[in-house]
Order: sequence, then C-alpha cells, then structure tokens
Amino acid sequence: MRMSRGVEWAVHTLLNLAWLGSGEPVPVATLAAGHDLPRAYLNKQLQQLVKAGLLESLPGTRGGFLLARPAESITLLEVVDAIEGESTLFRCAEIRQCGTVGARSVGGFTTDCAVKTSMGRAELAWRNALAEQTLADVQAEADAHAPDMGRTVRTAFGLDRQ
Amino acid sequence: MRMSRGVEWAVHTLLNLAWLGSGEPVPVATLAAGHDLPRAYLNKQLQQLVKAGLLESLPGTRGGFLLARPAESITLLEVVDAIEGESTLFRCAEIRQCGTVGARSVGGFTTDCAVKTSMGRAELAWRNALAEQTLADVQAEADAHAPDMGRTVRTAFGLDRQ
DNA sequence: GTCTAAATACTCGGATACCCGCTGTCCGAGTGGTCCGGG
DNA sequence: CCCGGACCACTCGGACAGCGGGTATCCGAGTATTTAGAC
Repeated sequence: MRMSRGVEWAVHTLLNLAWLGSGEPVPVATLAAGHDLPRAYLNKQLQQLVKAGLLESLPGTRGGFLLARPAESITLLEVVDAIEGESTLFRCAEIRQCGTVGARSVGGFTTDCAVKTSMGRAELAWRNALAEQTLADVQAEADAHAPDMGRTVRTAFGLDRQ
Repeated sequence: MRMSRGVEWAVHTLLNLAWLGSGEPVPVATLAAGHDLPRAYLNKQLQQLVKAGLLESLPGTRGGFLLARPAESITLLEVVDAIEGESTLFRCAEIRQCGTVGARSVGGFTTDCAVKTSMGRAELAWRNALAEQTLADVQAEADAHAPDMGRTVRTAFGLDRQ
C-alpha cells in the first residue's frame, strides 16, 4: 500500500505555481523541467487536479496551468483525493457474512462491521490531518528553511522580472 | 492506493482466534472456511503474522495457528504493519533536488522536505489511531452488536464443548 | 499385554505463475500568435 | 499605414503499451498419530 508517485509531483508543482504568484498560465513542459519529471505523465496528473478544481488549464500558444484558488484554500487532502481518488484505504468486503462463521452469525449484520468502523476511525484521523494543512502552510514551512524559494522558482522558470 | 485484502482477512482471523479463546492451535483450513477465503493465500498472510510475533504456528497433525499474545496487547497497527510492511504511505523521492528548480535551490536541503514532513504528520495521526485500538477493543465492539460471537465461532469451528 | 518402530495422514512453509493497476508514452483537437496580402 | 484572413506553432486532452506488486496456487519438509508386529 503505497501512495502514487503523482502525489509528490502534484504538491511540488502546486507549490511552484504558488511561489510563482503569477496570473499567467505555465505550460506543463516548464513545470516538468522544474523537477525533471516526465512531461506527458505529469500532464496526466495535472488534468486530475483540473477536474478536482484545484488548477485551471488554458489551451493555445500562451496556455498552461495556473492555480484555480489561492494556496490558503487548497488542502493536502484535496490534492491526495484528486490524484488517488476518494476511495478508502481499507476495503471492507464483508467477509464476516461469508463462510461457516458468517452463516451462523445471522442477525448481527444490522450495524457496520466493527473492523470497518475501527479502520475508518484511523483513516478519518489521517484525512483530518491532511485537511488541516493547506498548501500555504507547506509553502510557509519550506520558506522558513529556504527563504528565497519565491525568487528561486521565478528564476528557474525564466520569468524573473530582473 | 488501497490496502491489501489480506488486512481484512488477518483481522477477522485474529478475532476468530480471540473468540475461540482456546489454547489449542487451529489449522488454516478451518480458519479459511470460516469466511470462505482461499486457504493457501490466507496461509501466506498468516505466516507474516507469525513473523511479526502476533501468531504462533505449530506443525504436525494437530498443528495450526494460535494467538501469540492476548488480544489486549495486539494493536491494529501491528496487524497492518505485518501485512503491508512498515513502509510509509507517502514516498518522498526528493524531487525538490532535481530539475531547474532543484539545481538553483542549493543550501536548502539541510532539513527534511516540507512536503514529506506534512505528509508524515498526517500519517503519524493515522498510525497513532491504529495503535490506540487493540484487537480486544474491536472484539468488544463487535460483541456489543452481536453478543453471541464467542459461541458462534466455537460452533462454526466445530469445537464447542456442548 | 506392552513396548518399539515404521507407515501414514495431516500440518505449515517457501517457491512458482497470473493479473490488475500504476507508470510511461504517443498522437490528435483546439487556440492564440504571426505573417502576408490587399485596401 | 491599417485591416483582414489564412497559416502555423504551441498548448492541453484523451487513447495506447509496459512493468511491478498484489493475488492465487501448488508442491515439498516436518511432526504427532496410528498401527502393526515382536517380545
């Protein structure tokens, strides 16, 4: 059970767009070159972020991707759900109803499976922790360690006004 | 990103052994029949529980599996780690160091990646929630809804003293 | 009747194929910019 | 010089292969039981 590699790509790409702070779209080729990622596959991931309403995409010559919302309103949970889909980590196949044990347990299936409930509690804690952290929080934490990330990204993308 | 099916199998199997409450080992064929699971594959999963110290296995004619510890001391985290391995959900490939952005960010890599840290916080909340729930807790919750599970399991396994 | 020893049936354990989903890639649809010609 | 239209280059978007890990299975190693035979 490991997360898709695209989650890391998505977060870093969103962060770069946040640091850029520009209202102009950035093509996926530039974004991919920023971290040496396969351009076409990154595009595929960003499309899912568009579907989730985190990014906007503009076609055409001067097209590209840009943040659909300010970084303060984008949570890590939204990013993870956009890339991974909103399915739960633990899949309950209701095996308690099957086999010799399940056949004799009639009448106890009116409530949710206790295993599913317990796993769901843990998963909820995870999702809450993800929802409490916005892209701006991560950005601020990175800035605390490397204060010059804004200019670094602008320079790397060749869009610095300097 | 979805959890292995074996996790559900492992928890239910451990619960059945807890309800059985017997000091005698139960063969995997009986455990598999309890919930209509593929015998050989369930055996593979239980082997991992043995390696993790949650189960004991006895070979021979009267062999089988039995709980290595009381249900009160077995946490859901241990079960998940035993089946899924202890790798983290989020894999940090340190892409921040790569590409045009990474090349210009020299000097900012003395601390952990902020993305990794944030994801790690959420994952820690998940693991803590799993660690706080013991097998006995889940057992008690299931008993609250279906109070007769102990006898049900003993009957289903053909080991009832009655 | 009792002890011994071999045969046996049953168990776990690891080595071996299969299949779905993540990974990676390609080409087509669409749009804005650009250039050329005409007025 | 200004305007209009066609060409073009660049973008995103969805459709098409490749591979790794979860899924499923089979066969071999080992042990307690059983049973037959000898004393």
